[in-house]
Amino acid sequence: MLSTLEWVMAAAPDTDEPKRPTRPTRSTYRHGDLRNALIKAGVELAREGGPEAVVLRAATRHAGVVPNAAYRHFADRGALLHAVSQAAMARVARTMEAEQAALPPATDAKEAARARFRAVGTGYLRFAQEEPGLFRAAFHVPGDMSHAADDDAAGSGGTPFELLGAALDDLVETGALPEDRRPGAEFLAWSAVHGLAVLLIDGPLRGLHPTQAHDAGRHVIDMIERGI
Amino acid sequence: MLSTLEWVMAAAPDTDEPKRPTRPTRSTYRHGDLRNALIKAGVELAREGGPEAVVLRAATRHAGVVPNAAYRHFADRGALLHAVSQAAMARVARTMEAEQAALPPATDAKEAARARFRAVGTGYLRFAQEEPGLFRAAFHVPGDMSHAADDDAAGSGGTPFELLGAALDDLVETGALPEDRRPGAEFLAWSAVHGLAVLLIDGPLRGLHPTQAHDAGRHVIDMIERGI
DNA sequence: GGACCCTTGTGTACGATGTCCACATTCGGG
DNA sequence: CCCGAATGTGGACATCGTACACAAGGGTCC
Repeated sequence: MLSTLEWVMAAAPDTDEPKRPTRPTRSTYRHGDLRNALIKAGVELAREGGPEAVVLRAATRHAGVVPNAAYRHFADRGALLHAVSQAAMARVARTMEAEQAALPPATDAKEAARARFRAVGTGYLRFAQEEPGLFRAAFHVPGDMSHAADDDAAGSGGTPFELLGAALDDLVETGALPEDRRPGAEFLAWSAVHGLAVLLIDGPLRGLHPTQAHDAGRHVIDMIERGI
Repeated sequence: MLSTLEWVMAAAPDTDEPKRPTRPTRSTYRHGDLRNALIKAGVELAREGGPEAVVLRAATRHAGVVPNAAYRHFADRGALLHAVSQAAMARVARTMEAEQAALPPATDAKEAARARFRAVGTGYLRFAQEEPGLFRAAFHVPGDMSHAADDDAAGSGGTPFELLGAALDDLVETGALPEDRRPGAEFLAWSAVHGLAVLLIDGPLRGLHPTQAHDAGRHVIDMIERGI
């Protein structure tokens, strides 16, 4: 009906109408990189509002596209949310790596391994507090499990799980952790740290002062080192 | 328009129409106990499908009532979900108490306190596995926090938190736990157990065989006892 | 015992959302 | 250059939460 040019003009009227939800500004009929744009929008939605806030129509609105366009790239809302999850998970991993990278150089190898191990937990907890919405989205699991457990989200270096495993291996190699305690240790550590994260985000420890939260993290990691 | 009797008859037509969503059977205009009926329906919905499955209209349908009737008893869907949460939390507490009650009589007081402490965690984990939907609903927190942290859900004896605290106090009294380790210990224990529960319900440990899950629970509780 | 009013349930309606279907536009290869 | 596959649009539908006005019933005070 409308030529491309006319269509673009119609989509950007100069009359100051009261309704201008988002910028439907796009010069080409094809978007070019809609899939990533939708994920990006989804991540932004998840950042402020958690997984339930990643609404298909809102994401397409942000991308300046009609709702159905999303279905060319995602089977359904769940698939989009899953992609957002993976992106969030990657950010968790990156935060953990950053925490390790910021560590002061250590003299003792055993002490260094220990510090790297603690940084894994600290980074995890820091991300949970700084980006609670993304954190919840990262570990969100759909009710029908249609997108569950089929793939992992890799950061620059690896998944959070792999980072934790590597840190534990380091502990064993430097003798900071007896070998017979190694099997299954990631689940012990993960349980404790993740549990605290949930407590801090929306459990009874919600709204704790950041300093106190950091202390709580220290205590939990102390417990892990002692009890692992 | 219709007398009460006529209305009741109209609500239960003998023509076998294809659409009969649920039984709108009710003999009185007033329901009598709608609030509790809605909570009950909500709990049932949450049991199979978690918090997001507790849908206002579905609950009213179960209760044989028009959707808006719910608003005479709950401010909004969030309020209903909150009530369901409290009910679910109470069930958690009852499961924990049942686990403690099923404990074999112990000879040593210190050993008894330890067993009671472990039962707290075991009951918690058992509930999470047997009723994952309700468990998720119990710890669900609304995005806008409008119903957050204002009241506690009491079971027959107390909230899960109180039960945990009591168990820890017992440990101190019997000398199984040094007094200086007591402050904040509930958060350490809660973190670890809750984290494992989440792992088991919808984390990477999802779908673990119940036996293995029980073992994992044992290991986490071991870690807590060692590291607390 | 009857008039009043507060509580509780009904009817109707609106906007938002996820998703289905048919159609339009564009791009990349033969 | 033309045609099919990929991508975006338009329109429609069921479902959901919720607001507003109205009806029915129960309790209370005269």
